Amino acid sequence: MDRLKVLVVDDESRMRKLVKDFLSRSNYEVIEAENGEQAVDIFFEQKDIALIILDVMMPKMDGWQACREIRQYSKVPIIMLTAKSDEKDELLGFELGVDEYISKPFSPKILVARVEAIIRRTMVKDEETLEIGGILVDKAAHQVKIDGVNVDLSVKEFELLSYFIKNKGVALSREKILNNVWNYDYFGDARTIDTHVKKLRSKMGEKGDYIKTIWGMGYKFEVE
Amino acid sequence: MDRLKVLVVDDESRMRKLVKDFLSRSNYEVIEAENGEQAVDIFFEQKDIALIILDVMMPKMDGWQACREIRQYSKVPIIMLTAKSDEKDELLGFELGVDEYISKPFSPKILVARVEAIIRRTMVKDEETLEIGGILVDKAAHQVKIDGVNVDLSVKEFELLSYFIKNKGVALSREKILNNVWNYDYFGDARTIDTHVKKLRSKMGEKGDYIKTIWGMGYKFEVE
DNA sequence: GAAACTGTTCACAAATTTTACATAGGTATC
DNA sequence: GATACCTATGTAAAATTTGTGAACAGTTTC
Repeated sequence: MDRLKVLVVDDESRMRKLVKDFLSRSNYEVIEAENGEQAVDIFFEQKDIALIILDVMMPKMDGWQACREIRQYSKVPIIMLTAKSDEKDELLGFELGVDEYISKPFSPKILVARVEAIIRRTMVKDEETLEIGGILVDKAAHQVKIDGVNVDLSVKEFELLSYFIKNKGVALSREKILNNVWNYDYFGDARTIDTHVKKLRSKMGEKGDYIKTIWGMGYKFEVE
Repeated sequence: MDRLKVLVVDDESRMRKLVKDFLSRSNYEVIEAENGEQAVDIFFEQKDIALIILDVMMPKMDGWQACREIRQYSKVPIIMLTAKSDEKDELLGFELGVDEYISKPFSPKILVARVEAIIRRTMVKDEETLEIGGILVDKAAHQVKIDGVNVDLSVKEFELLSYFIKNKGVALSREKILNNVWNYDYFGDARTIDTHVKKLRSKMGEKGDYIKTIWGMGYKFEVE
């Protein structure tokens, strides 16, 4: 896999360099920003930033505001650097959806450890690879394994299965499926889904039963 | 709105008191239990507990087991208090459907902040799952559980039950039911409802009695 | 250019749900 | 307790939805 990108935001270049050194050594790609405004801009330009380390005190736009703006559109993990461990700050942070606090001064090793822990935690949820009930969906490789055996799926089948698994346990109407797996302006017949479901089920063998029909409503993926 | 009820479960009364003090100040009504067994009993008696704070280590029935038993019947948010942040515990918790972890010792303020955050979060979803008297209607999954057991309902049955529960305690005329569960331009016989009620009652077993007939008027859903 | 593969649509059988109806059983009113 | 209504229930028809195989056009592969 490619190196993961971490956005480090601090107005002190010395601090950025310190963090960058340690993270680079752990094989992260570090991108720097020197204030909140720049951070927000970069974040939305890059689109594949895995984690943000955000200083609270900064000119132009402080860490809280930057966090607020990013949280409106993204669930990217955010680590806040606070000058001292202030309970009030921490409480504010919870509301804003901060994942972790580290108070200055900190040990770079601990910073790296926490970054790794968070990345590990979120990677699982990140649906780069989905796994459930012996079904492994590797989005990067565009490949599906069932009980360790490769199963060849077409693009549509792959996307449909991914969508099912991402929404496991949720009843999905055909309309909803069309809007998400097909394009929003798709013009065709909703029954097309049935055909793809049929193929998926047959290719998935006995695990095909995980795709359940909800009569009069749509489909649902559920392991059991 | 009434004050929301929080059930605090811990064998140390000192700990319960601490939590209670802070939550009361934030306008929650706190109910105490000193072990898992008591917690489960109280939870099912009260029926309108908004959140549970559950200690892991307790006599009689530990937090995990209590969580397991409650989860069979309810999706009430659960916060676990763990002695130390143990990753293994946390993974077990995820499977059981724990919403949040707080490791002892903790700051009471942070506890309150997390409680508020979870309440806020679940309030939004709250319209998607209805729960009453051991009947759990999960609109997202389009699924009904009675006493923890799945009950298969057809779409109409599902909608009818949802409508009943949403209007629990209210007498509903057949006309009103038709207008809400069926389309406004429905042309058929109002007696159709009787048939669906019949099926619902039979599928719901003894809880079918919650659907009461109001002679000459219609039906009413009421738990008792 | 033939063969193989994809994504779609269609038609029809199969499955399931919804509705109608007939009859039996209850309930209120006088 | 007789009467008029209203509701419960079983049966079966009607309507709707889904599963499936086949066909078709567009692409890619060899």
